[in-house]
Amino acid sequence: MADSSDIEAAEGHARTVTIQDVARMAGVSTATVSRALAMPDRVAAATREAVFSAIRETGYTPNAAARSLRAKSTKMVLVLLPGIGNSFFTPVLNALEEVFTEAGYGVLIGYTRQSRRRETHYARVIRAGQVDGVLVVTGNVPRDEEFASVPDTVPKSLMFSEIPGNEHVSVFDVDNRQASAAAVRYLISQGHRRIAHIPGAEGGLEAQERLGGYCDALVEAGLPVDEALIWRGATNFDFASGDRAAAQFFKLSERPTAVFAAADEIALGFMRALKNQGVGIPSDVSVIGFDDTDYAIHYDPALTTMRQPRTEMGRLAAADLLRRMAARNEAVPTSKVRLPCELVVRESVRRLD
Amino acid sequence: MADSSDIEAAEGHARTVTIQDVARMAGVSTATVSRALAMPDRVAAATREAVFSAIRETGYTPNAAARSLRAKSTKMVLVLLPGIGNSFFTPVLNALEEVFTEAGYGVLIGYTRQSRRRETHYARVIRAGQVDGVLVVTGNVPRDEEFASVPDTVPKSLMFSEIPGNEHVSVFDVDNRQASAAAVRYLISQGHRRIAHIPGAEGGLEAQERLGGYCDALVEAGLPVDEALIWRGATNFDFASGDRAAAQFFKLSERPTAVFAAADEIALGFMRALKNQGVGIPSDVSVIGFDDTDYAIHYDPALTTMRQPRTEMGRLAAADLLRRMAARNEAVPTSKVRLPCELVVRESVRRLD
DNA sequence: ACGCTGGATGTAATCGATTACAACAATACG
DNA sequence: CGTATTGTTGTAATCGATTACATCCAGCGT
Repeated sequence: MADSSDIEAAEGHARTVTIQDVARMAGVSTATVSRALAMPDRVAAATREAVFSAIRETGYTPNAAARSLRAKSTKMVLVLLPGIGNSFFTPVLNALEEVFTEAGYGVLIGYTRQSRRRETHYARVIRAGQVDGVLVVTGNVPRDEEFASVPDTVPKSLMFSEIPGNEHVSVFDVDNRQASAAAVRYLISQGHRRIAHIPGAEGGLEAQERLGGYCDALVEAGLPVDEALIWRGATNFDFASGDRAAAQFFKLSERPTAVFAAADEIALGFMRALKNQGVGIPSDVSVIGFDDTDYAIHYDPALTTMRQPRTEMGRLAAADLLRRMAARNEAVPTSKVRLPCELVVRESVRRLD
Repeated sequence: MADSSDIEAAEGHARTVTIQDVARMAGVSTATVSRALAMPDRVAAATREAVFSAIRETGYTPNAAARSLRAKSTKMVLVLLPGIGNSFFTPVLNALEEVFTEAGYGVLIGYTRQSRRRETHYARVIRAGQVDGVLVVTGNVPRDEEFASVPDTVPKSLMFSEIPGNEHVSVFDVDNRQASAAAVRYLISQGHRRIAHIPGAEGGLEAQERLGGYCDALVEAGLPVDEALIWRGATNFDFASGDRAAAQFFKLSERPTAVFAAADEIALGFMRALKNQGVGIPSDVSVIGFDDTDYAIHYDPALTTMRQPRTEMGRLAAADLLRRMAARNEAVPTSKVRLPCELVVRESVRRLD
């Protein structure tokens, strides 16, 4: 041990140790070293020991690039995120990293930031064979064109969104429309009749679906859909959008008794703005959110919200991608999984009598 | 265009296109194709056009593994994070991704989760030459042993923490002790004399330093350091730790008028627990946090806190690592940068008269 | 004793790019 | 007109692993 490091030091500039070095030291061919590592039961016990001992002595680690080149597999996945500062994705990334690392895959992250250049960049990363699979975790699906330029041989999955009619990608999402309707139905069940909605960013599919669910529930209960109660203008699922919505709230002569926000952060921003003006929550206005991010439970009042099973979705999506990456050429069918949301009742909704 | 895709389709299973294919189609050698890409001005204009046209036609993208193998550089960096659900690191990761991607580097993330196995795993990733540089973004520095097994030829940086006496890594942090003292001094300046502290997780260096700063400020003002006012037991920089601290608060007969929490999330958890019991903030108890995470400003009351310049630190650390990765062999000196924190006064601290 | 079988190992091709060096043509210059 | 120079391109070695195929040898059956 001590000697070997001395030798290394004495030799001057430390070259990284290759399989050749190990083979030489163990007195075998490189093929044997490779086999000792990959299929230990196919080399004689004595040889195996010699090889392992040489590996230990040199601190050899197989070069990833060489391995990838030959094996045509990098053991890496690309996770694409929108990249806004939003904490919604933290548990998702956590779950993904957990499952992928456990399976020996590395996680390359990419924030698209709704920028065309960045999408092109990551499309190139995929085409360069730098990853074995791709997981798109975003509402803003990369434009078809770019997505199409990457070969279908690379397994792709989508989370929290849907690309209509693409059979080559797995999809893991929730029924946003249904879940939103359920949230609004809950408000109605608590006696609310005048219910407002703060949609998410205009372009997003989720935002549209949640708005749709809001309308569904109203119509179903025989309540009017009033455009004055739909406070558009959100640029994102963020605090600022909730803040802007509050401005619209205060302009109203006839105020709603309850508000359904398309995301927790919007709800929090909205609540904060109302409280600042002395409006009590839920005493004066009830608020319900969507997502159940980590802050929902710690706010004051704790936010009643529709939970998306983010961690579970992450785990499932990762497992599915692993399965499809493992099956090299054979066509493994993609999955379309829609998980249930769950209403989490806390303190921000008051029952009207 | 249309024809080429038809041909591909007709040829059956689409093999990924290599430099050989491009060379053949353009009627040149692979060397010329490579040159046309890497140094366009060293090939004749006509040839260059032929090559580019062939590249466009085939949709060729150079294989990353082959390039890495030959060039001994992967254009990737490993970012190690503790991996607790904490949102503190979101803007840091954002800044890192931004700078690295802009420079053509990919970001591989690794959550150490304080697990020995994972640290070993990522040490192997580095030794396998899978990344050109490493950025450790965590208070819990990987154990020396593992860190030492990776060659010093791979540039390494540390953020938010320090490894005493390691000249081979760059360090980007803040003076936790000084900043904490400043925070407590502010409380004193507002008339507080009985000030409690909620430290972070026992093991962490930051937690120790912040506790040290707290003591410094007290001593300096001639105030006693009372162990009953140091509410240990935090397991992390999280809500739950603040919640547990609240239990200790309520057990006290003589309560403090102000509390310095070692992190915003701890402060938020603490405030929430107090408010639940009808204790007003800041009317009954003042609270000051540390970090200035995104939620500090949106909480009610908005949290007065000591801001760490997370985004700036991320940018600087990334830029430094890029610089050192660019200088292949030459020994570029490492940086030791200590950025200033800034007191952000909001609503959670009351002036005592 | 001979050939056969199968286990263990070595030889060398291969993955796809980069690049040192060689080869060659065209031009410039004496 | 011959030679030096410059510019352009091709040939082939190289990066470090994996793996198909060849080889060798021991043990076995007849």
